[in-house]
Amino acid sequence: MKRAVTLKENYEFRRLYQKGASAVGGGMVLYCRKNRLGHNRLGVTVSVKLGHAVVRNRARRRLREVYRLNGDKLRQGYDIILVARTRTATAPWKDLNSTFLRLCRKLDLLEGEA
RNA sequence: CGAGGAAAACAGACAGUCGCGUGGGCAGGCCGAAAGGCCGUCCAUGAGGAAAGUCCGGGCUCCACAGGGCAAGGAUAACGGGUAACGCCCGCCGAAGGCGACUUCAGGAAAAGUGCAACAGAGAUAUACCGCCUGUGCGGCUUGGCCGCACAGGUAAGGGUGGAAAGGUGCGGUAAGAGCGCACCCGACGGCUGGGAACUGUCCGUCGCUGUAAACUCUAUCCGGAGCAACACCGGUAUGGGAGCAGGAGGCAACUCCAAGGCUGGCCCGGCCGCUCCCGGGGUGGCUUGAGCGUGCCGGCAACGGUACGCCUAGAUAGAUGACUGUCAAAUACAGAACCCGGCUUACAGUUUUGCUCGCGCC
Repeated sequence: MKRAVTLKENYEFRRLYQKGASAVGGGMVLYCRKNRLGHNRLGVTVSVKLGHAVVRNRARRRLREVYRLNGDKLRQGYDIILVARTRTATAPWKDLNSTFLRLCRKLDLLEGEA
């Protein structure tokens, strides 16, 4: 993955919330849906309910990082949305990483696994 | 050494591996006719003391306006200075607190007018309830006087109420009393002294006035409105978002279930396109060199000013600083620029420095 291709428009987010598959795990929620673009797109949602700007920034950066480090393991051609929860900013990094992989496996997003 | 109070600085550092924004470089790669774009790589740089709250003061932009005045509304309130300006800062005065260093302050006017002051209390700019005193009348008695009652008058010393009773204490004075007189004290005003001024005082004179303006009000000074989503340009381009476009079945109905414009397609996803209504966008500039920062010297008690030299220090646009490992005793606080400055307010773990006050000990 070179530069991260991101979802920006509000309608794209709403389409995923309504029609995409989802999985919930400690510290995050993952939505995904095929997009037929041949590559993946990432959207990150951090609600103001999580806290002030510093907390929100930290949650968003950690979710982007976990996607960046594991992006090459994923099947291509999906839109993915990560939604932050309160624990996203405070949970240990290893827990966050394993949670992301577990959610991807649940939604059959990992490359090379059936 | 202990306790206290003031001012200032910092806001994890270093190393390594991945990763991001911005700017610049490259006989580099790909695309393109070109302008250029994308990628790679290297270098530089990349959040705060409050970036926060959006409470004041400005710059900048547009709108209104000939100039000026009046009214309304709002803000401020000792004095002197600083500043682009301020409701900010410094100095100083006054008041309150502290042994002290020092801290705190909604600090103009109640001789313009209106209002309010509950309850208590006899009376709240004004009063005679009790008491005290004088006189007259009547009565009594232990009869040169005393006591009781009634009436007329004097009295704010005493009692009681209250936040406050109209200066306080003492002496004189008086029928009893009263600033009525005197001494000291307190307060207000005027003079004089000192000070640049607010103000001040072992001085002089006059006076003794209820509180409340965070009640209306009056006085003095200041204030046109909206904000970078401002505004300017690119061009009349590119073309976005939302809802509807289909009905059928069950049921009296509310409602429930299935299905839901056209094309591609076996189906899902995805893509493209048409009609009606509604809502509106895109790109670039503004955007960081500025009442700038650092150091030295000069002036000033200080805020600050002057001068010389040096420095360039984020400009994103769904929004860049993150992850992991190691070392340091620990670093886990409050918290993220969004046009830019000067302040105020609020939040805050921990560390360091400077000078100061009080107490104890030693020389």
